[in-house]
Amino acid sequence: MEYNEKQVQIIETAEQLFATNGFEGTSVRDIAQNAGVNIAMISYYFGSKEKLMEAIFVYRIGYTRLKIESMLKDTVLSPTQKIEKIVDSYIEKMMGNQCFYRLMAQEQHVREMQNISELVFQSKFLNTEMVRKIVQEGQKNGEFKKNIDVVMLMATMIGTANHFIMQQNYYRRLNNMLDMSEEDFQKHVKRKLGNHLKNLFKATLTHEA
Amino acid sequence: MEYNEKQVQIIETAEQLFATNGFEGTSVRDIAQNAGVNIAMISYYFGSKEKLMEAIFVYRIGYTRLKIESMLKDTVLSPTQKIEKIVDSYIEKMMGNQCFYRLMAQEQHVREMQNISELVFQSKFLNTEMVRKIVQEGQKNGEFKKNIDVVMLMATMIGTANHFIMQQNYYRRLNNMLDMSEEDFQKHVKRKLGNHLKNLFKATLTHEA
Amino acid sequence: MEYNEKQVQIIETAEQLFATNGFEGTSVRDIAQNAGVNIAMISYYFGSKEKLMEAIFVYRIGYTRLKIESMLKDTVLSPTQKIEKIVDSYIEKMMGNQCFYRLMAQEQHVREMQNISELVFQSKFLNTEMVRKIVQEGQKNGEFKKNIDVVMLMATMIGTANHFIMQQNYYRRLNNMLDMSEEDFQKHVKRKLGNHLKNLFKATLTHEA
Amino acid sequence: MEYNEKQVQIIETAEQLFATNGFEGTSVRDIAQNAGVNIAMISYYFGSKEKLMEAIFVYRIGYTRLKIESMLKDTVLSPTQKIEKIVDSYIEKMMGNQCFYRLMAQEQHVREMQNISELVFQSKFLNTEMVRKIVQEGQKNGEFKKNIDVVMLMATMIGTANHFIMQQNYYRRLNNMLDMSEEDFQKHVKRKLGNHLKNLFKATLTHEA
DNA sequence: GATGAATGAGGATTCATTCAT
DNA sequence: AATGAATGAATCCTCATTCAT
Repeated sequence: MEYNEKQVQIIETAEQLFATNGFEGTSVRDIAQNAGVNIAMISYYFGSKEKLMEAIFVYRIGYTRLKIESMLKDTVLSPTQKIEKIVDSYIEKMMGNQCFYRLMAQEQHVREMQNISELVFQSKFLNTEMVRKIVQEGQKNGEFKKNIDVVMLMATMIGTANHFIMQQNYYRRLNNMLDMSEEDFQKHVKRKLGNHLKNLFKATLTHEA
Repeated sequence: MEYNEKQVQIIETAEQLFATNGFEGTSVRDIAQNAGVNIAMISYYFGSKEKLMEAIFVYRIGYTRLKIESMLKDTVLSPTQKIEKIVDSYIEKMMGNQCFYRLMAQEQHVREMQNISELVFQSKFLNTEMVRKIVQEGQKNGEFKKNIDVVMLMATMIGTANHFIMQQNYYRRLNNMLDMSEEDFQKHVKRKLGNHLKNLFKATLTHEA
Repeated sequence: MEYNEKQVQIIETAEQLFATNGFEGTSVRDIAQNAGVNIAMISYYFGSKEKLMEAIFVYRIGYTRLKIESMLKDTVLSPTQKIEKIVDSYIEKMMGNQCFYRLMAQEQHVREMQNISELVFQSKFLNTEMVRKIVQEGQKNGEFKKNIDVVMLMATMIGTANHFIMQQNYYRRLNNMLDMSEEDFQKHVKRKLGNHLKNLFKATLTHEA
Repeated sequence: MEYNEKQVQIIETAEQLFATNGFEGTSVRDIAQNAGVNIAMISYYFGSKEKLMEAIFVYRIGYTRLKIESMLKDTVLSPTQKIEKIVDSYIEKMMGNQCFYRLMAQEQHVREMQNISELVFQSKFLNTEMVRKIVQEGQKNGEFKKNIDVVMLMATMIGTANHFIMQQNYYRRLNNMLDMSEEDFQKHVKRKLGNHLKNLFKATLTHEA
């Protein structure tokens, strides 16, 4: 679970290439070359290409949970504010790890990697439960309406954000933003996505259908 | 654009295998074997594995547009009803072509296939414009509020639905539905997804934030 | 069980190389190169290096049994003559297939290949039983003494012959035959081995210990 | 020629693995792991995998000669008894070093190792000469007949014993001894082999053909 | 004296494609 | 029109060995 400098180098290179070209579309040669290491080193450090994939997930999922959890304890925020924070947090995390989220979206490998599959399931489950508590809190104090399907809500947050990221090039082209700097575009997307999801959630959480 | 029986057989087999194992994770041998045709026939009919992928997209995208367009002309429906119909229509189509939608979600190949890329872009653009018109119609007659971001709305519909489909196994497990028959589960998903998206859209389209 | 020209070419090349350098000591590259075929053709025809090894055994063992069996039916020969014929026959066969017999002597692979293991076992069993019948015949008519251990007798015939073949270079050197032509040496060995085994068997079969 | 504790450990582990899986079928990793030493230690101590193989031969052949030689000087024994002692001695030695004898049977390596080749040649030569002297002694005192081919006699002893050892599993199966304990089976083999060879030799040494 | 890290070379196999038929 | 035979290129991985420490 602790990786040395070279291992991290390999992991991050692989993450990017897997995200771009797919797992099978990326050869260990590519990874080694891009990471500036010997080909044999990948097997040496990770055992196999598959194990390397697993290592990416361990590396990325390992330390993400705590951040959100700490927020729940912050009693100063209202449920609505908490939801907004979660949205921002998710978008922030996803934008900062686009490659990894692209990887997660290639669900075939998650499905095939038993170890990872469980890790992801647990992670999803915990996140959902966390949001469920916030929603219940909001329902108690009257901020939120009854009959809220948390699982679907999560699917909307994650699905919308993922989909948007996946088709960002389409979006750039559609809005004549092809020449915008990557940095500016990222900011734009964060604001756009954030506002949309917050509005969406506020509307659906507070208003009776 | 017109494929003979064997070509269709190959296309549909490839679609399923590509969806399940990825493009590079599927060999032409696999496809040939599953389709019950000679290996050389794939190159013979489609030129190459890549061209076969393109053929899948041509085959699937080709005749989907008309259906939705015909709906817009139906003036009996209110904007809200039209939106609901679009949601149902999208879900129905996606559920009936899960393999293909899984393929679309592996955006790397769409990105790499110039021909397809354009096809998909056009398709998305037209769909978005269609929804935009409905929204404007609803804004005119007061059913919908102002300040509606149609692009984000589309991202939410497509993203939520896709994401839900992608993680249906996770959903089954989470809700103790692992033993439910595929048919029942599909019905359940359609209703669940449909209701969620309709409520979501209604809330966000009609209520001021 | 029927191999085409190229397959036979590969099989015989592999047989020789395996015999000379061992199974693991021989690369498919070597085989392909020596057989004058493409490297991929070996996997293409035989599936794998291991399967090729099996093919060698199937190829060689397949049609050897009949020859000896036909001899048993020949009632003109006395048991002693039959034994002598078997000795000659074995030596002849072994000398003509030294590579294969060298392969058989590398018992690790026979042990590891289930299919072959059984084939070899059956072959050995049948040969032993055949000799057993001849011995019993000889015991009945008084030519041979009682208390003959056929299994050990077989071990002596096979073991002596094999061992002699294996160390033929040692023998050449010991007897100043390094310059003798291969052909002459083969003849010499056949006579030498034949006489030795026949004398050995005659002595042990006819004289009480 | 003198090996420290760790070297002996490596040698004996390698001997066993080489015997079981062949030289090329055994990796230095396997040896290091089984011997419980660092991988680099093998190159460090022996220079290379090949040199390690040589070391095994040096280690085993080095101190075997003396034992038999001392026997020749014992004038109390008759030639027949001496031959019998040699048979027992050989079987005993071989049974106690089955791995090594298996190695010797893989003659390709002996052939390839110049140093070892010579060592083995000398060893064989000396043993043969020793037996020749005993035979001559027996011929002088009338115990043995004339016209005895000592080289072939040696081939029979070594070949029969080796072959029997090599196919002990076949023998176990043939005689329903698959469940017999290793210890019991070893005893059985020693007696069986010993009696057979002694009878064989007695018959062939004493009776005119 | 001993070893963990690292690597170039080579291992077997699979791949998509071609071509003669 | 359709295909069995064949192949060059590329796949992942393991190998024995080296070297700095």
